[in-house]
Amino acid sequence: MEASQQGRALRSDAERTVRTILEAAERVLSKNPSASMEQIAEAAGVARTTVHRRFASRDALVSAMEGWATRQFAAAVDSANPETTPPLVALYQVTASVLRVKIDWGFAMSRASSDPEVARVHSEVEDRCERLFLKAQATGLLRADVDPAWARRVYYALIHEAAQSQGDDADTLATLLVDTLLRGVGTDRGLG
Amino acid sequence: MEASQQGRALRSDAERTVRTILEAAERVLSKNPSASMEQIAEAAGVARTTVHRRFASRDALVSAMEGWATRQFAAAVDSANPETTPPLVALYQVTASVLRVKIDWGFAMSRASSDPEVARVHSEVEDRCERLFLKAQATGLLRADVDPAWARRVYYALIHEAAQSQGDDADTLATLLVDTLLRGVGTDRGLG
DNA sequence: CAGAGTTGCAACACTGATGTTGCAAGTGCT
DNA sequence: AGCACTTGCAACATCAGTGTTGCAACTCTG
Repeated sequence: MEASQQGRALRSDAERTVRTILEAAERVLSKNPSASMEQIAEAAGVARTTVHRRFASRDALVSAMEGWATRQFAAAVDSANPETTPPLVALYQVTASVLRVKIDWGFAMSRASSDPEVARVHSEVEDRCERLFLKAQATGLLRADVDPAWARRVYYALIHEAAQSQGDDADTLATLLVDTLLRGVGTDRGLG
Repeated sequence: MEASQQGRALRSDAERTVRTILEAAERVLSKNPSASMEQIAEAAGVARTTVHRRFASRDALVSAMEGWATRQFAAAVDSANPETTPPLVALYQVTASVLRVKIDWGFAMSRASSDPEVARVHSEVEDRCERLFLKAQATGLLRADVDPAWARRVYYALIHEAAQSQGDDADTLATLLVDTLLRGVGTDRGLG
């Protein structure tokens, strides 16, 4: 084999390999959830055996992706301080933060994990989001005649859609998203 | 084997089997896109070999699902006459009609088919939808400052989300969906 | 009742993906 | 240079899913 492709040994290098594989796996699996380990390895620029050395099984790899993405996810929500700012501000901040993560880790984030810790974090975020929407309705940001559960589903759907965008930065998308969520895309003057 | 499980022969029966398999496949694959033929057969209440007799391969089965769903889809859009009614009416009618199909054929409908005929129908519907949104903007139903492409993406996302609902009928969902699309979920009075 | 048609079941071959191992070779640290 | 570590590669075993076939059994029609 050639020198340039050979191992550079030691821990920091191994960690870099792990990250490279995780990122490649996200890229490949988001396009094709049933892609093979071979395809993932190829995308990461390593041999398939290297992937298996780092992750005992396919499940272990996916679990690691979920774990990594979930930590980023939780950190993103935390950084937005949704409990201590006005609902509109919180909504915007959470949206922008989450989008930054979801754009890069869409596959890993939108999986019902079997890992209890990951599931716990997800349902925790779910709860915080629910509380945010209830508060938003109580303060009059959300219409009183709208089911907050539906509003939340719409919000998730918009996040998912916005995260598919290429080229726009998270802040631009968050602005557009929150505007669309709250005002819709129609005028107020009824029938066209 | 027992009598009650045995074949009842003849053509109308064979057709019923095909339909049963298609419906079971949709049910199973919408929950797990990589489910096996065995699982599909079990859900349909037939032996795996029977599925293989009716559909030469897994691809053939999925293609048949796409074909069936696409025909329903095209018929649904046609029945709504989106070109000959005011945009708001068209939007509502199309939404209700499409939801009726998408609730039952969500998996088969949201796949980029390799069958050129299916792909053609899909892009045709896409075009009609695009024209509808442009018209909606021209007539003032959509705000002038909203990118119609974004509005359409939001619309698709809402359709997808609404189609996941259980228990509500298509008309109720269409009303809710169009209302949310045009007005959003917020009040007009800004910060809460 | 006879024949056509369909099904379930068991058995088989084939394929692609998964996971493992041994070995040679390269890199960085000491 | 020697050591620790990691990688690529080739080879292998295993397994699950796919697709095929032969056969017996059943039902419906005529």
